[in-house]
Amino acid sequence: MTFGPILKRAFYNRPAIEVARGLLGKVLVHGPTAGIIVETEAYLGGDDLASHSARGVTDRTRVIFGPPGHAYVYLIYGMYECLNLVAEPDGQAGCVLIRALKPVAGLDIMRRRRPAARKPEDLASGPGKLTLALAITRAHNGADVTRGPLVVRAPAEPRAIDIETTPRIGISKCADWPLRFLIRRP
DNA sequence: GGTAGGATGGGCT
DNA sequence: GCCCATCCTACCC
Repeated sequence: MTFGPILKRAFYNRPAIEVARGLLGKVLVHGPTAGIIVETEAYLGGDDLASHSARGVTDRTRVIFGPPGHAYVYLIYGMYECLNLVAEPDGQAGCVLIRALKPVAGLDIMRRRRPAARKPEDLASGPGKLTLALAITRAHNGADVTRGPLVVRAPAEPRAIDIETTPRIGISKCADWPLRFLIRRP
């Protein structure tokens, strides 16, 4: 399976909302597995209390304040890992949670990693599911996603995309902020 | 079709 | 000690 060029750092060096919308339709690639990004959420700096960066720089959140184009991976509910891509210039907080993929390569490998998935579209249809399907772990925290093995590429055939905007999922603070983005009728 | 409850551990008060 | 940017199973329509 062949895709377009790897997204450069300048792509990520912008407001998190722009990066979250721009990532839709791009391809997340890890080794033989890949999926089209179909759902994202923006987590902002400043007064976004839902963001892990809201309480400042800690061991966990340092990467969110660092240079753009890196992975922020954290453990949630003691069992699952979630992948974010860091946005905004170096020194400013902001990242994008990758919430769902449409699998396009390495489906057989993903099935072995996700035995609970009944259908192909369930292999990576959630933030914890996609990290399992693509074998992304906390070992990737801080990894540069502008150079492999974990990268984001342009699609082989770029297409026009219709974006739907909704509030973010599964949070209590700033629950009404419209920062979740999906490809409508993918 | 739908949802209630449990698993499970790190981060922070 | 409490709070999670979740997922799966069991059970109930």
